[in-house]
Amino acid sequence: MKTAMPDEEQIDISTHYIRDSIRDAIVDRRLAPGTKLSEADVGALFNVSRTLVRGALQALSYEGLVNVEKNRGAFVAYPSPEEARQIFATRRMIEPGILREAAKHMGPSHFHYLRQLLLEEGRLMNERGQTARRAEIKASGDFHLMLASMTGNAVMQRFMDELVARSSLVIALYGQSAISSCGHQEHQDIVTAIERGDLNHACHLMAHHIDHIEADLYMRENKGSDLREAFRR
Amino acid sequence: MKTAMPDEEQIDISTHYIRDSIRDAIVDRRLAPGTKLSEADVGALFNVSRTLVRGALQALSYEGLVNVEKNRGAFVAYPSPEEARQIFATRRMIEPGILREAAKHMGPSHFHYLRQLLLEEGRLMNERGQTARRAEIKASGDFHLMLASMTGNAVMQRFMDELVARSSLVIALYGQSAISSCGHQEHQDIVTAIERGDLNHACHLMAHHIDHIEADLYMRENKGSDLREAFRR
DNA sequence: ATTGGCGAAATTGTATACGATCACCTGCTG
DNA sequence: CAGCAGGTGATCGTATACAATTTCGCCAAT
Repeated sequence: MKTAMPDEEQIDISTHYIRDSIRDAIVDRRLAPGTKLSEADVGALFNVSRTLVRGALQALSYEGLVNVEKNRGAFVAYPSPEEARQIFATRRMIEPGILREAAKHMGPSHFHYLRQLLLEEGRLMNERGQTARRAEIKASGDFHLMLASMTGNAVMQRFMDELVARSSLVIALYGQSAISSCGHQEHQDIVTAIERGDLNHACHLMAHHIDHIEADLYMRENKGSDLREAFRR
Repeated sequence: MKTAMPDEEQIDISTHYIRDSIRDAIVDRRLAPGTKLSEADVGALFNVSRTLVRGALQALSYEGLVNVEKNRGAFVAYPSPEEARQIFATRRMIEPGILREAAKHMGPSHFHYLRQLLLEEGRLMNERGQTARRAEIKASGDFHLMLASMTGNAVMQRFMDELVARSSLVIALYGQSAISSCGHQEHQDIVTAIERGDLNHACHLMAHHIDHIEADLYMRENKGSDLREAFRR
């Protein structure tokens, strides 16, 4: 008779699992931008061959979270200021559209859920410690992802997943940590505006909200270090 | 002495080359939706090992042009009507934003280039033959891609690349070929509106243009056939 | 005639092997 | 002592080998 329940922790070790683990580590800032992700090292960490690791790293490179340089290896992405600007510019271009589309599908239960999310976000904001700080940043991104998911559009949701993840990298690099959480009130205002049915105002608030996130970054150039970066391509 | 110029056609056979070749074949409709892409077959075609083919197929699956099913293989994507709707809904959400952003960066030379593109498009429209038809469809997509590129935003451009490629798949599946080219005049109107500086009107036209493309599709359900599809997941 | 089961063949999943390229260190030379 | 040549080790790129899974054909049973 086969045991349906494995006796030991039998995680589905696969390309997907490795990819998700590394992605989580990156957006949680446990892996700093620029960190080298050696295929052998990662493989040893997960007890798999380089084959699977390569698959995971290639996937992450599609998402823009990892750069693979030919014959040199994979590194946690180190977005340039220009790249960062493009990421936020893209968000400004699409998030108003998301907001309008999401509003079409929102009922009372959705508003309740959003309020719940904001409550949690506020709670984290008032806590101390790095763990709380990480959780708060994640919650802040989750607000935008939640709106995207409410469009019921999987294609768009994947775009937003990527944008939010990369934004988190940018904030990790250029964020002035103290100020980064000032967006909480803006999230609430946006929800209120949607609830009132004033979509134009909501879009306006959203655009400014993204502006504020970007404005709170200090985009210094490549911290002078990576000489190779400067002359790449 | 080493010959800098290889005597025979020495193409850079690599994952990228294979990926691009297959993508071209898909968007050019030389590969029908649902076609199985066996790793061994593709490898034999390009004279490379399955390793590289797998990389290419994984990349294409990330772009949504190929579905890889575990232990079964990779297939040219066969977008469901629902998926098709999401793709066009996404385009409606972002293309107005692209248009506004592109307009900020456009000078006389850009308008000249766009007009050139439209001229070519019109020329193809009046030709006969499947080759011309393919070229026309490609040119029609290029118009949207050109606008995206004029934003100077590589992140957004990649999103549009994906959306246009997937749209081409959808049109291949559900398009009523005779009518598909009616969008040409609309492209011209959009350019004219931008040139006049009437962005609101241009956005309006763009939204309706995408509506028209979608309306010209006949989205029948999975052509009744693929039982497996119905219960996948 | 249709269904179910078994085994062979084909196909994918993963690991390993080997060649190619790059980074680094050493030692020579000016 | 600086700078460059060449070797050496580490890391990546690709092919191949083997394991796991699915598919398909065949035949018996209902």
